[in-house]
Amino acid sequence: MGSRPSLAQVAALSGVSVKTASRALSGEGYVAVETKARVQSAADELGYRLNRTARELRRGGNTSTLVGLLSGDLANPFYSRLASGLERELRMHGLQLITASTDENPEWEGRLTDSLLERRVRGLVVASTMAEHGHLAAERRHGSPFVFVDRPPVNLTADAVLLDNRGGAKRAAEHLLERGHRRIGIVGDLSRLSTHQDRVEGFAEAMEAAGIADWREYLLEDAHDVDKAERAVLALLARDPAPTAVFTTNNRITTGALRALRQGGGGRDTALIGFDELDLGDVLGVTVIAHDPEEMGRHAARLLLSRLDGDEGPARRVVLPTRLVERSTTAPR
Amino acid sequence: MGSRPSLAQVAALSGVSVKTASRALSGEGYVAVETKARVQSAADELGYRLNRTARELRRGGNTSTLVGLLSGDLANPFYSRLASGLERELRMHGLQLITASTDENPEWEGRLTDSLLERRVRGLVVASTMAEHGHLAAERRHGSPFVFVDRPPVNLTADAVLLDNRGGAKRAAEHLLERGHRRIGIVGDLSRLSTHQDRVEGFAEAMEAAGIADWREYLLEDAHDVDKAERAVLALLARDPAPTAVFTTNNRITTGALRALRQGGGGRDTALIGFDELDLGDVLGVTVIAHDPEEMGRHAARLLLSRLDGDEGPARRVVLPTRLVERSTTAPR
DNA sequence: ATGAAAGCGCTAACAC
DNA sequence: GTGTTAGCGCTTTCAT
Repeated sequence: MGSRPSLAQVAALSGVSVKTASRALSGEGYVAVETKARVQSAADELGYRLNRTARELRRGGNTSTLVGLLSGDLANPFYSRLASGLERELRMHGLQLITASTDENPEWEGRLTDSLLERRVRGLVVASTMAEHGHLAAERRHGSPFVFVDRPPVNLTADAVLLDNRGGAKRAAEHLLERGHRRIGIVGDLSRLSTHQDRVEGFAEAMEAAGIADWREYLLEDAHDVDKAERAVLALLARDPAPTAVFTTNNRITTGALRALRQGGGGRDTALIGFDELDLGDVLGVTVIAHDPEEMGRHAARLLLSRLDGDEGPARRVVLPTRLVERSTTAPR
Repeated sequence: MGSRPSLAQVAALSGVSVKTASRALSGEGYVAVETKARVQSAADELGYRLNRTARELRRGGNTSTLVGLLSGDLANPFYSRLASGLERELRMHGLQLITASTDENPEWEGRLTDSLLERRVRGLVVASTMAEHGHLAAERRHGSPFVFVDRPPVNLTADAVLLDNRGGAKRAAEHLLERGHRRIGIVGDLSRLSTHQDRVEGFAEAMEAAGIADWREYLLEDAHDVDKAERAVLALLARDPAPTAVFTTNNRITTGALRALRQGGGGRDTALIGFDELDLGDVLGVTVIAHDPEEMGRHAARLLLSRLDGDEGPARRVVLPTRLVERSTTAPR
């Protein structure tokens, strides 16, 4: 329970000055071998451990080896895989990840952002749920790089790693249209999210190109969790006429849809395509628009690292591709 | 890109002393309303932000509001859900989570532990992959509480939150035995992990109670990833005589087994039960031994918080229950 | 090869 | 209500 020994105590015990102890332990050189050994054993005896925050305060004053990640919720595999890819890449460069979940609450995101900046994180990766990011412009001038992931910054110029949401959703709709479907339901997440809007747009583009003007009749939004999604899909199936196919715009909604469809009834024949790969998508035979969340994390890390390395070039925007993985839920019957 | 303004600069700009500026901004009171406003606007103008590490250095000297989590890999839903539950609970008490993945590499775990302790985390939650933890005894004396999750500490007395691995695995075996199975395959993770060993033991207990002495014939271990698990299950199915049922001892292995069984052949008739719930377990109809990783995270947080609160009582060990969720992969045929 | 003094950004303690 | 001084644990600078 006692407080930790400081360098001064190690120095006292080994009979040298604080600076010599510092030199000995940080391997800075210019210390006699014998002195170094004495300091080392004093440190071991006391259980000394460097105070990295004190070192950082003295050194740069202003930065640590911490990188912050703000995202919705780690329990969502999309975010946790993103975090995993990010962390792996950062670690290779001596940086450590500090995570904070916003639960898609803009107010919390603001507070958590402040808190991470106060901790002097070296940079920030954020899957933002805020409508607007102008307030961060001042921060950028003080040298904290931001990398936006999944959703682009608004009113702010910053690096971003995004998905080809529009193209992926368009491909999904086209795939269903090619299979002969005309009444296609679409169930989406929170309508305020840009990812949602882009996916709906891509879907709309394909539908309208196919001459289907009333696709909105089968659009249901704001299904943010699995239960809501399940209910939304059930509601869609209960329509008359019912859609013959459903496009779900993210992994949780697809999960809800699978639960709804499993309940049999007319549902069994309904075709399904989902945005995001699923853990057991292949076993279940779910057709999806797949992409790689880990890769998004790695890209974000690389952008951040290049900024930390002094890259002052214009903001970059990486758009990662999606691909159609055709499985049995859209097989011809 | 410039460095951040310090309190001294804010003080200078508003024409007060550093301490007054400190008081004004930290809301400590005893500041004239007018002064406070002047300081505040100077801070805004400069884009001032508190340096929390400096504050912490001055305050307690030795601790921050950070809690470290060491676990295998966030991409594994077990760990990410654990992290999610932990973070939520910590956040309610003003603490923030800093995560580090060990990839089940003991050496890295050691380095990452050091690194987190140097950062003066307030406490450490660890799903350890090390064989032994005696080296941490000295740390405990310096007041950094450790909470072990999923796997117990060895040669160290510390709080732990564990699963009823033995009971869950025994229940799994019993369930298969009740269904009339006698040749039951069991595929496990890294054999050095205590969770693995406990699960095998529970399984063995049920098998031997049923008079099946040669169950080891169908034991395959060290299937640490999905691919290895898939191959292990295929190998099991190719035996003559083949097992009529398989018990997979964690979520990744179950995933691999599902892939193997899907490939048809004799596999289609093989019964399956897995340890850990799966995201789409209900849709797939996989019988599992389920438990709640988020709950494990919350428990760990509560244990840690009570230690931070001054609880000096003996080490506690929480064992969370598992439950059998019966679905179609073990349905009678 | 070693040490003394100063200071990173902040706050506790004690003035005034 | 406000300022001064000292110091958290460490490293930089400059001596010796």
